[in-house]
Amino acid sequence: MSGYDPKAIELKWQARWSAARVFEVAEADAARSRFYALEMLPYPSGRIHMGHVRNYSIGDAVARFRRMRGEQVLHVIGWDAFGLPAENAAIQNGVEPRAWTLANINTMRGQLQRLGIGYDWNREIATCLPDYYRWNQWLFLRMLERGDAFRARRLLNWCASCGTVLANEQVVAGRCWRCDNPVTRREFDQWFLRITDYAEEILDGIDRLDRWPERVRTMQRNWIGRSDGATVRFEVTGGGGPIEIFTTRLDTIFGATSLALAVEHPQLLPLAAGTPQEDAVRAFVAHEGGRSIEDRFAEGAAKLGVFTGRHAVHPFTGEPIPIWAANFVLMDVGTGAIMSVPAHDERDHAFATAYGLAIRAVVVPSSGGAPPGGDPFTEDGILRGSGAFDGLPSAAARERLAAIVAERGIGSATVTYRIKDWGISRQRYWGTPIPVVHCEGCGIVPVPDDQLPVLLPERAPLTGSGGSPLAQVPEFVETTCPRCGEPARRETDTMDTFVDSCWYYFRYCDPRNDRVPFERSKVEPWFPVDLYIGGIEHATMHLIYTRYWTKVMRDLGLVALDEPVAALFTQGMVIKDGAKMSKSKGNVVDPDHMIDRFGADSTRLFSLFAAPPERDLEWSDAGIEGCFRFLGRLWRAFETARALLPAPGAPAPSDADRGEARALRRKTHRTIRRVTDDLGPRMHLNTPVAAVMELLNAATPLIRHEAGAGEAWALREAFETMAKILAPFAPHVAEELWEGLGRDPFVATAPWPVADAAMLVEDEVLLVVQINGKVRGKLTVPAGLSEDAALEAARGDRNVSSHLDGKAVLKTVFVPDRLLNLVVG
RNA sequence: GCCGAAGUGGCGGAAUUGGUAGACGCGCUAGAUUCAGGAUCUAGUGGGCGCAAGCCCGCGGGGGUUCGAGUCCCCCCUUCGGCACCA
Repeated sequence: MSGYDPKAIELKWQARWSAARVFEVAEADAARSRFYALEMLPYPSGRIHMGHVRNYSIGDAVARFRRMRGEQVLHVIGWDAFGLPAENAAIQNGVEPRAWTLANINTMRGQLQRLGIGYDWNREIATCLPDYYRWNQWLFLRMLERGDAFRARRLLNWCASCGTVLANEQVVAGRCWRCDNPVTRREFDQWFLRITDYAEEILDGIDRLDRWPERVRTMQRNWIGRSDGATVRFEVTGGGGPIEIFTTRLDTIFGATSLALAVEHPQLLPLAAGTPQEDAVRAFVAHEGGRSIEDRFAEGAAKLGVFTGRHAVHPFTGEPIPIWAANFVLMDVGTGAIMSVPAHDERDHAFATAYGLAIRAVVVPSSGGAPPGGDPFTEDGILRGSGAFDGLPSAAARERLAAIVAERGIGSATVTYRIKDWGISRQRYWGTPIPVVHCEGCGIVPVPDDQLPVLLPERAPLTGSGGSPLAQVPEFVETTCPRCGEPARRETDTMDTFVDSCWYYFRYCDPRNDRVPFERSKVEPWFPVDLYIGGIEHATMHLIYTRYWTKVMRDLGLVALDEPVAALFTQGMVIKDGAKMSKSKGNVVDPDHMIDRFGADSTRLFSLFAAPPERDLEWSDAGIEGCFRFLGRLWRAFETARALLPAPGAPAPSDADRGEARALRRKTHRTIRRVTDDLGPRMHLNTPVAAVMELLNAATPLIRHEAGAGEAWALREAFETMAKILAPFAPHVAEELWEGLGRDPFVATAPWPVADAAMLVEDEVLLVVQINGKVRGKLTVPAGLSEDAALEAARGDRNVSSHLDGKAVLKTVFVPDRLLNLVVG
């Protein structure tokens, strides 16, 4: 060993780990405790960024720790390799998506290997390979058989810029999640997955995900958006009804003075037909329907409407009430139609005021106060003006009314969800072909299993517009019907890439299976995932889809588990100068540059040390230098100490238990305990790094020529401990130290150190003396001192006694070996 | 509006159960070494007062519980995030 040269040692140990297959797992070992450490698989965009470094450093630290604790650890990486950027690259640079993607994977794999992340590379997968996506197709066909997958014409989100439809999850504030362009609504024939069938189970399951962040659980609850209410059907005078509305305030139904339908409501135009209002309604629909979602539903957007020329019959009063079309009624909420109760809803109130509709108050505050004039009263209260229901509190009235409505056969108590069925059709090339055939005679025919995979053609014309590129590839489109043998057309849409990531980590357990997606027996030893690490941005999309997918696979008999992930960890972002790193802001730090300058160990160490892993991390060049300096300090200290150290495994000399040697040994064992706790469920990865620094600081003064045999022994123990507890964080330096200590490779598989209980017991402790809760003295006393003796020692302290002078001690609080508080009058 | 997370030195952040607030690192100051720069080593570093011993103030603000509160309870403020014309 000479000066600390990260480049040399990192390459050396990476090669040795690989040759010795340190991170490979052949089969799950039933005799051992197992740990599945999983990081969200990356999209192969080109190069890894600091967010990846942080993600994988966290995962590798935990995986390496678990491995050293004797557990069998599954730690794998793969590539979320389908997606739009590959097509954009093709359009812009003329590179084939496949070639572009595979080249990126090669680059990024090399970068991960340079970082020394301990993956089992034999299990690596890429979702764009037929080996993988054929099982997307196979699973889709099983879902089709069960009715989980279905085709329907629905109003969907359309991104003109990406030239494709988007799932609701992919629309953020009315804009495309990827390109930020305004999204519009259009009707399409699409493939859907019936996630709403599982909405209740997905929602209930959140309660049991007690090792998931509260933040994510809340986001998922909000996303699913359960709403308890009732549907009621209103008859229409002169026919054309009934119109079904949804409300959560059935108690206010006597205050309903009109109905309002969404612009897209299928009954709207038929109702208006033939009335004097028909033209006005048509114009309104045309105008509102053409506006973008962002525009139409912006905060403070005007509530516009038009009378349809028709009336509904109020089911309780029998009075006719006008039916309107209104732009603030959303087609995909409830039934797309509401009863308008201006006295008890702010939106209805604004609408009624604008158009001169009747306002009838039917709920008064239960406090007995007068109903407030002017503003609508939107809280629960006591019914009045509601016939037989007067005097009932709102909650009771809702129950009663729901029962009566059900009895009369005009409605029922109903639960609706904000979450919608997952539209998975994409008009893109670079994705999994949906394995069905459209036949003139037979309709939609699934591709038989033995004809899978439906291969993506080598190339397709990519222009970025004009619908599905696959439709332009005759040799793909033209086929024969698997059922009748007549000429037929293949489905030309591909699957949303979120399908790919729903089950990839099941495939890691059985990555080369060519018979089924995975063997149940290979998956079950590893599931549920012990720790899943990734960004918060996947809280609603990926993490809801994969929970859903798991439940479907369970119901298909593929697995026997309800939830795939036991513990979720959401890491913070890596930011620079207060903003997320991005090319446009020019604040990107390239991991490769950091590895060149400081080495992989310093880069990893800093990404763990600089902030708790769940919080945002502000990148700091000075900070990573500090980590590099620490490793240099450790290196030099060890080089100096080496000559002093006893042989590996030498028995402790008697004076290893005295004086400074004993103090260092105590520090060593306290450090072991602390780091072991932190790396466990606490997931504190920044404090163990600090603990190793402290241990080095404590050991350094003992490194001197006149060190005695006991001190030298304690030094060996300290350095062996540092090598081991640093192994999850800075694995290359740790191996080099371990080798320098004369130990057999590898520290990566060496047993994790165990704190010696005897070494954790202090014989001298610092006793804090307080007077009236304020610290007035700190005494070093023998451990286990009695209260009386502590009191006596405290009185002997000059400062303490000066504060006690002439005052009576009213009360004494004594915490053995810690604190003595004297309350004086 | 509803829901959630978080507020600690100049900075990133420590503080297992209520018991020494500020570990560790960065930065800064002084010194050593060096031709110089850099690197390294040593010491110091929350604010105020004091020659010193020491005292006072300090974890977003205000109350409370307690011998004792960063930690528990109540109210408020700020920041960030999710949902939101959701019927």
